[in-house]
Amino acid sequence: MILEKKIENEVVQYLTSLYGGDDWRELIHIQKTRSEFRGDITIVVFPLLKKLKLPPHEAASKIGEYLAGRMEEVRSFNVIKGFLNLEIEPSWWIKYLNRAIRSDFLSDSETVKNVPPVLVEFSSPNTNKPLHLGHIRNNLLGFSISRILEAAGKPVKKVNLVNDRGIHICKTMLAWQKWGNGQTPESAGVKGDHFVGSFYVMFEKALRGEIDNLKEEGFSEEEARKKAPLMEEAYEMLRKWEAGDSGTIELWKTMNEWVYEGFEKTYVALGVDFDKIYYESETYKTGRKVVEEGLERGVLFKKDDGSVWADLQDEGLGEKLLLRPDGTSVYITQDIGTAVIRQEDYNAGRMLYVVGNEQDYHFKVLQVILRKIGYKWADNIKHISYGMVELPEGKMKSREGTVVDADDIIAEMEQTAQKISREHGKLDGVAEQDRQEVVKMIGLGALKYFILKVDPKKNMLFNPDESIDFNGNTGPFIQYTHARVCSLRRKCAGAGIIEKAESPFVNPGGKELDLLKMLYDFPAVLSEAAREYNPALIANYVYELAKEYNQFYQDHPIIRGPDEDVRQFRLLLSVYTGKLIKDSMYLLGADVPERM
RNA sequence: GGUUCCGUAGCUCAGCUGGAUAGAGCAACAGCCUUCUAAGCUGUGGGUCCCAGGUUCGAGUCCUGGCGGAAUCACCA
Repeated sequence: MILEKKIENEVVQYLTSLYGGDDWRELIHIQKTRSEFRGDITIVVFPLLKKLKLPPHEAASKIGEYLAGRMEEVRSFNVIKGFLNLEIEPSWWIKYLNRAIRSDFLSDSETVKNVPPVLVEFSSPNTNKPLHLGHIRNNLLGFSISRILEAAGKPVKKVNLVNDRGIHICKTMLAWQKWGNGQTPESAGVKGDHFVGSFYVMFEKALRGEIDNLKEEGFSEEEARKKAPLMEEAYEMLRKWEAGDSGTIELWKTMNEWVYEGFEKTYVALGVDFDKIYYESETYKTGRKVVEEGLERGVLFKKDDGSVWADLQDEGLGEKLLLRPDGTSVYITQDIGTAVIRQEDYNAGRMLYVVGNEQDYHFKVLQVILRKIGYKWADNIKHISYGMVELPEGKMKSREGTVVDADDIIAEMEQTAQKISREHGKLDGVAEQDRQEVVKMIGLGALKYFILKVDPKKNMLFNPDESIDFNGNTGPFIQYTHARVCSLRRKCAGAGIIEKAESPFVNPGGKELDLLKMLYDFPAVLSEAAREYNPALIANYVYELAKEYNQFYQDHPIIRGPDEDVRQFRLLLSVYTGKLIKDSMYLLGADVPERM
C-alpha cells in the first residue's frame, strides 16, 4: 500500500473514533514535505480545524503524536503553523527500494484480459502531403499515450486512419495527369509522399492563378473558387471516383501506393507503428449507409436540394451537413462510418482520437450525431485534443513554404547529434555501426523529448535554431544520465563490487534520500499520466529524476564509498534509477544508450 | 459576432484535485575534471504569475468582468 494512503487511513480512523462523523477523508490533505523543511510527508491541518475546534498547532501536534506512537514507519514529526511534517523511518525507504527492484512496472502491470481494449487513433495523415512537424507531435503523443495506458494495465490497440479520398486527393491526381509527364517517384528520385505532395502544391498554385483572373472579372473569392475550371475538373474527378470509374481508381491506387511507401519510411524513422490501419476509402460508404438509415428513422433530415443534415441546434451546434446534394460524402460522414466499423471490429471500451484542437468542434459534433443515431458507445469516445506547433514567425503555412517537414527535422536532429558526438569523442572506440545507432537514438530522443515535455493541450513553439539543444532540460541530458549509470555499473563490476538482489540497511541522507523519495513517486506519476492521457507528466518526472541523480552522483562517491554496505546501497540506488529512466523514456517512445 | 482554449523570469516551459518564501532550462556572469562519462555539478543576477473585483484561514490555481492572443463556427479534410 502506498504510504500516504496508509497514513490517511490512520488519521481517518483516529479522528472518527474521537469525534465521529464520516467525512474526514476528504478533509485530509497530504503532500510531500517541501525540501526547505525537515520531514518527508506533510499533512495540512487547516481544513480540519473547523471540526476539531483547535488552533492549528495543537491539532497538528495531536495528530502527530498519535501517528508517531502508532505507526512504525513514522520516526518523528514537527509542526510549523498548520503543517504537520512527518519524518519517515529511513529503513522504510530502503525496504521500498528493495521491493521496487524486484518488481517491474512495465511488465508486471496486470493487463486485464478479456476486457474491451482502448482504441487509440493517431497520425491520420492525408495522402496529398508529406508529414510535417504537426504530425510528429500527433504521432509522438498517440504512441506515447498508448504505451502509458499499456503500462497502466489497459489493453491497447493503436489505429491509424488514412484520409485517402476526397477532393484534396483528386487535386493531386488531376495535377499529375496534367503536368506529371508520366513521372514516378523512382524516375524523379523523390520519396513518394514528397513526390505526390509536389503536385498538390502545383495544383494550388495554378488554381490561385485562375481564381485571381476570375476576381479581376468581378467575381468574389468564393464565387471564383467555385467557378474555377480546375476546381470543376477536380469535382468531376471526385464524382468519377465515387462512381468507381476504373481509370480514375487505377490512378488513385498508383499514387496512393507512392505515398504509403513514403509514409512508411517516416514511421519507421520515428519508431511508431500501428495495430491496424483504416482507410477512409473503405469506411465512407458505411458512413453513408448509417446516415441514410438515420434519415429513414427520422433522426436526420433532407433539404430541398437533396442534401442530408443533422439538426444539432438543441446542443447549440447548429446544423451539420452529412451528404452533399449529389450524394457524395463529407469528412464527418466518413468518421461516422469509421467509428461504427471500429466498434464492430474491437468492441472498444474507449475510443481515443488524438487529433489537433482545431477539430474540437468536429469531435463534439461527431459524438452528438452518433448518440443521436442511437449508438450508446458514443459515450466512450474521447477527443485527445492537443495544441498547434508554431514557428517563431507564426503558424506553419504550406503556401508560404514555412512548413517544417518531418523527414527534414528528423535528419537535422541526427546530424546535430552526429556533430556533437564527434566533438565529445566518447564513442571513438566503438564500431561505426553501433555509433550510428547511438547517434540516431540521441537525435530522436532530443526531438521526442522536446515535443512531449510540453503539456499536450497547449500550443508550443518550435524554434529550429534554438530547439536543437542537447544540454539542460533535453532528451540527451536524460539519455546521458542513463549512460552514466551504465558506465558506473561497468566500473563497479571491474572493481569487484557485485550487485546484490537487495540493498543492506543503511542510513540514507542528503541527496541519497532525495533520490530515493523521487524513485518512490514513479508509480503515482504513471497512473496520473494514464488518467490524464498526458505524456508530459512522465517527461517532467524523468527530467527531475535525472537531475536528482546527477546531484547525488556529484555528492556521493559510489565505488569509493565509505564501506561495503554504503557502496552496495548506492550502486543499487543507481541501478534502479537507471531502470526508471529507461522505463520512462520507453513510455515516451524513446530509447536510451548504454554509452554516449 | 458566438463558442472553446491560452496568458507565469529576456526566451522556452513546470507548478497535482486551492496550501509554507512561485520553480527549471536556455541566454549572461563566476567557480568545479591527476578521482565513478564535464552532454555533468555549484553559485550570482533576473517576477505587478495580463488587469480589476470576488469566494476564504489561505488564490498563479476557483468564480465574474475586462484586455491581449489562438482555434473554430465549410457543400476543405
